[in-house]
Amino acid sequence: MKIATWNINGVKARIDALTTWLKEAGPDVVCLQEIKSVDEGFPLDAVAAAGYQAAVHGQKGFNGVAILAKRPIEDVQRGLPGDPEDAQARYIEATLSGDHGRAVRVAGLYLPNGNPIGTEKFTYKLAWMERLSRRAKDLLALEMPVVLAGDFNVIPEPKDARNPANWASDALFQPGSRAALRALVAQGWTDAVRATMPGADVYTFWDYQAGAFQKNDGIRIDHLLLSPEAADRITAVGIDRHVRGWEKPSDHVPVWVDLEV
DNA sequence: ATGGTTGGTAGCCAA
Repeated sequence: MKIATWNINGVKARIDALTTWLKEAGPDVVCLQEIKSVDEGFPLDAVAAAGYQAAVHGQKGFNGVAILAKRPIEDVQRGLPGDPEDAQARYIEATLSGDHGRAVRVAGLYLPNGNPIGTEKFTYKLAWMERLSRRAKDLLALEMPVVLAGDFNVIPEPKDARNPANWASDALFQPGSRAALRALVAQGWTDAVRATMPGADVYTFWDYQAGAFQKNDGIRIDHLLLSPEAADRITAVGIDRHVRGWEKPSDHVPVWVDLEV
């Protein structure tokens, strides 16, 4: 089962790129972030024409997540538990079945950016990460293949940025953000990309500004965290970097893992 | 160099 995550930065602006990539890559499951659309505005017809069903958790103007899949999307949960006051659409969970009939629980998440630091936005980011850790612990206890897939908005280590010094005062690279991600991973999750691509210059995001992609001035912030039951079944991991060079690209590219399930 | 670019929306805000 090929499971991908992609922050598409607006589903309406990216519908051509999305359908082109779906046909090219043929993932079984896709977690989308920043759809920037209400549920009713999601292009279900275009996605269906490409062979995918969709479960959408949208919001007007900002945020918004969705799960696309070739097979039925079951037991959908919208929203991250732990704060009934939180109205931001950043989390969706569902169960998918693989070719061999094994169920995989997939969480698609869009972790808060948190900039600028020193404001309530950064406080919200850390609180959201605490809630994610609590949910992740419950998911591990299921002792089944689970994938946490999304834009985590955290640069784990200096080698995950071409120019780490440029991110020193950014919420994505704060010691508190990095420590919270380390604590989450230390519960027992496997960072699939880092585990299979241990070298430098492995990035998933390049800013639109200042020719960042041309200079390969990227960062690695889109992650796939696998439970032990999922990590044991990895057959391939990839980053579709070439998509960043397409016309009208998102600033993020698809990241995927293939599981034997 | 506090710039630069993009998307959603209709003012600027978020990234």
